[in-house]
Amino acid sequence: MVTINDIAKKAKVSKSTVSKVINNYSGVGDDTKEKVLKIMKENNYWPNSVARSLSTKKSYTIGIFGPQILNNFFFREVFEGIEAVMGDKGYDLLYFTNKQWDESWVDYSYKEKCENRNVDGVIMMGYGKVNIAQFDRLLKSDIPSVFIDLDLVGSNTSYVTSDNTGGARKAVEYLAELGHKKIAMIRGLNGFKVSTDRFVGFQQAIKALNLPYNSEWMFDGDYSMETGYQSMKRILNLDEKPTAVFAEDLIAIGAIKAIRQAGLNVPGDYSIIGFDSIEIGRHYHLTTIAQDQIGLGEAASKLLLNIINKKSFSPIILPTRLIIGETCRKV
Amino acid sequence: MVTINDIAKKAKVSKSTVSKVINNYSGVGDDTKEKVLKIMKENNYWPNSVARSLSTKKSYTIGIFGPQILNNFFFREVFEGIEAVMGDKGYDLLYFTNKQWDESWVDYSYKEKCENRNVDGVIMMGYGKVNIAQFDRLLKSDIPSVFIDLDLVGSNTSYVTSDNTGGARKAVEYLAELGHKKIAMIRGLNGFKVSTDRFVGFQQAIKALNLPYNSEWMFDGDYSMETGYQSMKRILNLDEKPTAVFAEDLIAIGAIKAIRQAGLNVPGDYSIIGFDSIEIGRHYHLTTIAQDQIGLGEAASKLLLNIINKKSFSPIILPTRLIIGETCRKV
DNA sequence: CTGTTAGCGCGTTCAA
DNA sequence: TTGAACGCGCTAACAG
Repeated sequence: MVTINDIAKKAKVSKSTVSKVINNYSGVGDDTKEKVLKIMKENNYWPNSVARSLSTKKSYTIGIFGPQILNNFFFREVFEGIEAVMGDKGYDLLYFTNKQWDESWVDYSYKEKCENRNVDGVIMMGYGKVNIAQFDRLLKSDIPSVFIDLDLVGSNTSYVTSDNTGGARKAVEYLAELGHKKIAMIRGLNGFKVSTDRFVGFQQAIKALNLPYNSEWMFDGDYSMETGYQSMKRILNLDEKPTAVFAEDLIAIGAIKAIRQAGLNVPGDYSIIGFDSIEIGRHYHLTTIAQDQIGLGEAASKLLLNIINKKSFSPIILPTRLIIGETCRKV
Repeated sequence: MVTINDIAKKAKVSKSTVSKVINNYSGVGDDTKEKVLKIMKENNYWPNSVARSLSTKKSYTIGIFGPQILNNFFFREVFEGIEAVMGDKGYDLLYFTNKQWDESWVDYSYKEKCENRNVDGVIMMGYGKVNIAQFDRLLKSDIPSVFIDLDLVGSNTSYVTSDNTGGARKAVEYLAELGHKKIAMIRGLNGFKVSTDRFVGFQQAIKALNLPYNSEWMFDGDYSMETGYQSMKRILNLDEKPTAVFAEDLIAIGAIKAIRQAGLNVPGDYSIIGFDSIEIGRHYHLTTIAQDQIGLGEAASKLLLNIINKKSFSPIILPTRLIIGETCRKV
């Protein structure tokens, strides 16, 4: 590896002069500057980020934490947005693997992991309310952090999320427009802000539109097709059945499977509306409330950059929009 | 941030003693060791990886390069396998964003990026033959590297891939068993090893089984539904039509769409067999040749660790297997 | 068994 | 305009 010393030697200047050239500081003669640049180029020299980070405390690295980032369709797209914005600004992404947390002698935590790697900031995704206590030290530290879909704020912390409440209202309103009155909802994990918000929006709309609310039509589970499948099977056995179901995309697809397996069809017998707009949903022509996943990643990145650069910042709520597919019908 | 000096001061020992404790070296008295450990724990101390990396040249970081890693269903699962193995061994993953490559003064390349970040090794995925020239300096360097689906080898380089040739043969053999004789193939990108290998396997099987080969039944494009859709539309217009189509999953799905749009059905009118077994394919009950994506990631990781640890290593070819869905029928 | 010293590659005073 | 000296946090000889 060619270092700043090699360059200094070859250019017959001191390394601090080379450093000034690297950082484009003033106070270097034009001719020496040119000479140094030439040598750097000839030797394919690039200053070592690690050493640089050690002395400047700035690494041009953004940490990413998340227990389910990669095996999740949703976050895959969020990641795409992060990569675009951060890459553009010259940052690389450090994905923290979920290795053993409790090392021998220390209560090792997010904060320490970030300090350990000198990341300039961190994006947290895939966490729910149950995890909040774990973030205590991180939030109290001066490490810039942005949460996705978890409303945590602090002097160096903010969050981005979609307008889940409004989106859920939109779903119910659309079903109501089509003439549906009896609407079921299958929720994802309870401890997650997105689920709660959507449930709130659902109830708001039910009340505002004077639709019947029946606790038998409310289900929860996790964010999986299985949850949708099992819940729908129970719906199919109810005495008083709903005519429409609102659920997150993956869950909605599970519900569709249960309906078809029972010899019924969508939207003939049941109207189904999703939430998320993950790619798989499009293969089912799912009517859904779309979030802007890539936009979430981009917004989180820009927000984090603002925190890092000491600019003003506040939480960002992205709008949702209705995508009409083929799984809802007029009744 | 609490440093080794803070600990040394509080424990009233020198920092080299602390260092020895950290690294669990021998030559430290039991009582001092215990005292130091206690202080470390009390202060939530964890040695800074960046500083450590600077002096040891070992960062416990694996670099990941790939132009299309995240916006690709296939590599998402490979990444999962990498995360599992590397996380288990205490490595974090540095995802290099694709920012501007040609900086002002240097022909900045993979090798320099790796040196720059002191990564212990690098996994390259999503590259084709067209990119090989770019890897020249990386291959000549002493940076351990493993390629996925690109057969590059060297003193510190190896690769993993699936048995694409054998898998393609398997696909043709299965179709032949079902009585198909006229088999079309729609290939993904030409410059990629996987496509070439599968084409070779396809031709081998055609020849071995004495099936007709018709250049009108051969198509190529990119790895997209659109390619499958357009190619299939052309197939539907041929005078002499095949009865079965072999194509990578996403392409196969596009072909299915074209068939259905023409008012025909699968497998009634055409049998379709895929390759990859991406999650979306399962929603179409696609018969396909499955690769083990997570296994690819795991194998790449283990291989890379072997190179890093100076153990013996050689390329790994993972087997494929036939998954029978509902898109092929006897004729 | 413990501490002193030097050095990893770079940025940053502060003199010259 | 330039360079010597020091420090970032840590490891690695080497003495004591």
